[in-house]
Amino acid sequence: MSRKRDISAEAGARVTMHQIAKRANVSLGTVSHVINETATVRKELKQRVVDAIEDLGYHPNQLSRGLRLNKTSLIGMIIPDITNPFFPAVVRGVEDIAYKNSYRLMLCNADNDPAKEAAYFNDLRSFLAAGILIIPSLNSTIAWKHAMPPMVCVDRRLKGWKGDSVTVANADGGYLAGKHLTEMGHRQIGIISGPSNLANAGDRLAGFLKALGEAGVSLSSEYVQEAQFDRAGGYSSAMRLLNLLPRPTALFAASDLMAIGALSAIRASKLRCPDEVSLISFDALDITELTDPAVTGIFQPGYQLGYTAGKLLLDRVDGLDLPGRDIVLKTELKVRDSVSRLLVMADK
Amino acid sequence: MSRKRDISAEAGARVTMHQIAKRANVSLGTVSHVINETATVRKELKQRVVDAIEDLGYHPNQLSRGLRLNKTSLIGMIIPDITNPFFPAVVRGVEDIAYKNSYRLMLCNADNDPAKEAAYFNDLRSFLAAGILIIPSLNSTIAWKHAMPPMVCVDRRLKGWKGDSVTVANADGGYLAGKHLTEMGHRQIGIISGPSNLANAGDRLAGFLKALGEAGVSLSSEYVQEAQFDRAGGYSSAMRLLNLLPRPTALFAASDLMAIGALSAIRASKLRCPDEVSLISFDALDITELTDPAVTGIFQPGYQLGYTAGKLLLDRVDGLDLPGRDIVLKTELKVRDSVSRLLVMADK
DNA sequence: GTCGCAATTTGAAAGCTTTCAAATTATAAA
DNA sequence: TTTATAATTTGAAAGCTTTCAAATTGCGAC
Repeated sequence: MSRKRDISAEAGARVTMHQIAKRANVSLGTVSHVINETATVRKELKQRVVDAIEDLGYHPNQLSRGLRLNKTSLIGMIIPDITNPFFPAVVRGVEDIAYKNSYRLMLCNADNDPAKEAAYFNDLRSFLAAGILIIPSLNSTIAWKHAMPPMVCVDRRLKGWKGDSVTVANADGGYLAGKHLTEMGHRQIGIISGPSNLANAGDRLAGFLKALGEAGVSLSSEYVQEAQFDRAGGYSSAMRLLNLLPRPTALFAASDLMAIGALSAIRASKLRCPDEVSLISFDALDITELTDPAVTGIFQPGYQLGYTAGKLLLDRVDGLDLPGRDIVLKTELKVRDSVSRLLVMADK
Repeated sequence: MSRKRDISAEAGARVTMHQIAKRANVSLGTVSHVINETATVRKELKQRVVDAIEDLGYHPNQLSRGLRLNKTSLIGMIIPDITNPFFPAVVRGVEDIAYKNSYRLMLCNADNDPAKEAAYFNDLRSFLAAGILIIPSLNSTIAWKHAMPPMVCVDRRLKGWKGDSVTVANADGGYLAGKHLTEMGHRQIGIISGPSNLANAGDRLAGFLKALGEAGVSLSSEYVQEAQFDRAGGYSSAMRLLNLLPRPTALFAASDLMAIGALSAIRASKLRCPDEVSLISFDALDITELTDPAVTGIFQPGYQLGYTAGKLLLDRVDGLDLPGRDIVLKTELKVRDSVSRLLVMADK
């Protein structure tokens, strides 16, 4: 006896539990128990309920549910800008782990604007998000409050943040980059660093300088340019560096977007990369594999970052009560074509 | 008399309208009227309410609100994969227009899986999303139902879709690409087309072929390879095409990702682009500007696409009742470096 | 000072779930 | 057949808002 979809499924308003209860001839409570498996219900009744749900095409109203439970199955994610090619992979990682656990993602593009970020943060709380994942914007003003859903910092740590965070081994990565450059014989090096008020920018720089130090290379301050993590920042900083005397034989860009800008600057200066100027970068996204030349850089596991952060967050959502955990993911040197070996002169 | 934030703002549970009402010594209704401006309330009372809200740090519970109003300020957006570099710009466009109008974005990554897509679709309805924006997945099974929040199709039209949609002039774009190639003297051309069950892939191909036809060029079927819109698809198709005799002097890839794959294939075949094989693509994302060589292609306005779709959707959310609108955004040829001019032989 | 009308203000109901104490039914023992 | 106990089932309350009819207040006119 094939059961065909009931007409009422097509009709106007949404189906509610009441209708299920009536059709299955049971009480509201029973329907709820069947749906949530919060009590054993007699096989026969259960079947009636299941059938009714199927027939009427019932989907629970998540708002009522959230209202009653005082939280939803929404995970909020605040990021600076989805248009930055590093972030989609992170988002994807979050989305995957969230979906697997029946959580849904509310994506918030803070646009590097602290006000917008704060607005989103409040919205997320207004929607009773189960948890929040945040890649803090540049001058984030989000402050830790007591009454808050669980939150995990991703990629960058919020100022004074005591909770969970997942970041990337920025200092190690910077070190790897510095080491590679010095091992390839470079001594005159220009650095395009990220905004100094961003922890990861500072870490990358520190690691890089440490490697230089170990190789006995020291840099005067004009060889370190600070800029935004974007293409324009990379371009203008590279321009300044390339005009210095002596001209650096290699550039370190603290992000791929910057490296791309730097590459344009090198071209615009009629220099060849890597023959005349080498370039090493941070991120090692797919896009820098396609440039001319492919840019050697430090790989950051974006997807992993998101996935791991999602896991930590879900732990908290499930009630885990532990001191804050900091997970630091390893970075890795990806040698491509933008760093040339420098012949060591018999100088000094 | 500076008013300092009340301690209770920090305390445990969320602040509710009741507390505001009590503190301002007015009724619930009045608070609501102040917040929503649904009635004029005496200046003094209003001030008391505003102060209470400020003092207690009240933010309306969006769930109760949505429950009562039978819809939320959530816009759902279903996309195949945020990791596809064409989509972030679209999402960003949507996000911008949504935010401006106080709507928030729920991002759903269908992963090109019709089942996941359908699940998300239902979730969105369960959350009483005000509207849905969908870039349909490959074999989408979403069917038009009567009782549904407003929905707008983006980039691709859903099978049998009668509502609003915003797409790109795919056929025109294909035509532009074909015309450019023939004008540059190419006659022996290989095509890497998208999945034939996707309307935009079909349109691009048709437009392209039309241009060839006008130039008196005809292609035997093995010169048209169908593949997924991704890198791997581009690579393998290009490989097959490059092994054909006579070898095509130019390739048309129906997406940038494919073009990147094709570029790898050209390199792997020890051929030079554009000297031996020209390449033209569809999308003209930033990334294909950085490849070696920069890929000439047809530009699609991704951000515009999202922004426009968002606008159409909000019209509907606001109750606009009109037959479905199809907005088609113009495409544009971006000449870069991957197409060479072929000297016309005095053949035939 | 009183009346009538307009302008405010109020409080209860509704929206859809989940939960919990209470009520009902089934089962086993006597 | 009773009775006691365990297993199900029930219905009302609560969660927080908006809305609407009803109640109250304010004000000008008489």
